[in-house]
Amino acid sequence: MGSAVRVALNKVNGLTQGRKGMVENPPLLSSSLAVMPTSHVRKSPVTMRLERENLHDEIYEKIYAAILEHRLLPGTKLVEERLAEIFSVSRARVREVLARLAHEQIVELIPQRGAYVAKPSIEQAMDIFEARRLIEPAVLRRLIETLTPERVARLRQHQALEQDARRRDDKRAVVRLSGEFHTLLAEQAGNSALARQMRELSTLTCLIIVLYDAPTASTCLADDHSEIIEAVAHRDVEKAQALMLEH
Amino acid sequence: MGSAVRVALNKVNGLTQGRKGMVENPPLLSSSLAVMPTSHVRKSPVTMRLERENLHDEIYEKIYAAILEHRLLPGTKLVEERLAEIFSVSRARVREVLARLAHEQIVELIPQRGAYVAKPSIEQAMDIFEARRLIEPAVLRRLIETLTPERVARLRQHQALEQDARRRDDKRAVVRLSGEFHTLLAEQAGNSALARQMRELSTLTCLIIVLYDAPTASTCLADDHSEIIEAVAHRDVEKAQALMLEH
DNA sequence: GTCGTCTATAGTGTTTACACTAATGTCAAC
DNA sequence: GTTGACATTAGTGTAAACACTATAGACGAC
Repeated sequence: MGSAVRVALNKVNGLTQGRKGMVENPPLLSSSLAVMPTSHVRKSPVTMRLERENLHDEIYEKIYAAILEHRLLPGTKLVEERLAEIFSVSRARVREVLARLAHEQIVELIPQRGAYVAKPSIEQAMDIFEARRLIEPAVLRRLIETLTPERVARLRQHQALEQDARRRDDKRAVVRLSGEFHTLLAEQAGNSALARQMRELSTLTCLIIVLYDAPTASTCLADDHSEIIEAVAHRDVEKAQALMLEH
Repeated sequence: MGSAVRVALNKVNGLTQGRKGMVENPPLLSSSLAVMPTSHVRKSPVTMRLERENLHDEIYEKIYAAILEHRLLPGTKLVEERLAEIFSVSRARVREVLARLAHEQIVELIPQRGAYVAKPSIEQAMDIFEARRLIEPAVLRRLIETLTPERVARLRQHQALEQDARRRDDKRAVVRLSGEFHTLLAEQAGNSALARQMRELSTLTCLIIVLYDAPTASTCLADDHSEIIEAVAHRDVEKAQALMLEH
């Protein structure tokens, strides 16, 4: 189990192995963590601070992406010590990140038992979809009302990434990017409160997909997103909302 | 500033003074924190665990209520050491609670600077109200669809508390209860995802009220809530939604 | 052979101490 | 009298150590 976590996370760093006993330093991580023994390249305090700040986010993003891409499946136990070792940080840091993920309901934190990747119940799943049906049309309406060429470009850019991943048949990237598309829509709509909520909802949707939709392996179709973008670009609120609701 | 925090929080415990140097033990807290020197009343491990669990929540609830009741105003600095001292717990505990509040956007966590009660910008305020206008009617619809006598009773019970506070002219309780009413509506509607979001939104609304509405001191009118409850009880979706939107 | 109990180990929860940053107040120079 | 630099102090961030809990494996009884 622990090694499963390690393997899943290491893949992010481009590493292939993950034996427990080995003292490995994932290159991406160690480079940003190195203490610089007698640093010739002196860094300004501001740079240091930013690095430190980014460190939390980096750990968070890695685990977040791993869950979104279904490399860490619902129910997987996330052992603090393991993660601390993998990222070469103290457990306290890991705990903070796990608390954040728990608050976003991506992981479940069971007292005295540890952190597990969340397994939303069917009831929760229904609630989440209902909330999405409510919020997403409103997001689209607002997005079209406040549309700018830059925003359309941003959406198309993301769509390009997604289609590229699809061409490469990189299913994991497709799942993640597909989920992020919905988050991006909300962000571009310019309402921070709704964007926050959509982010959480679309993340949870990724978990739900792997839990209850695994056999059909039905991620959103590429065309769906493209069509929605086009409808938005043509300021066709009705069509965009209709497309989204089918989705 | 620090003593302001102390005073604000102590009022919760029914204490009136709050000088810095004094070593005070808020009775409510100390009783639940006491280590039981040579306890005759031996407690089961389960009881112990529940107490420990509740401790986090207790600190959280105290600070949360203090902010909702406007005893801690937006911008107030929340010093970890002070809070740790007040609640007789370690800073680590306080940090966890602050992190949780920060994630709910009730406090702002500035790196190397500390935690401050959040000051939502006008843009954020607009976003929050827009999100509420979107979600609350849906909540009402769902609530009416799944209405049970118990739920109506639960709403009326809360309304009684609110009107009681109003009679006592306890403005702080009114503000809090008034906000909680909207959270309760969402909870009773039975969609956990929407309830979560409404909780966050109505909490932030409390902050916004004190920031931008302070002069008019306009909390929701008691009648508004009563009328909404009645409309809900009569399963009148249109009327309930209309009342809520005015609100 | 199976079930229950005991023990060892892995893992979590918490505290304490230390390092580092930011803010405040003081003093001197202009 | 005002402004700027310096020292002091308050406060945050981090790590390491310790105490407690749960889990899994071994052993013995039935």
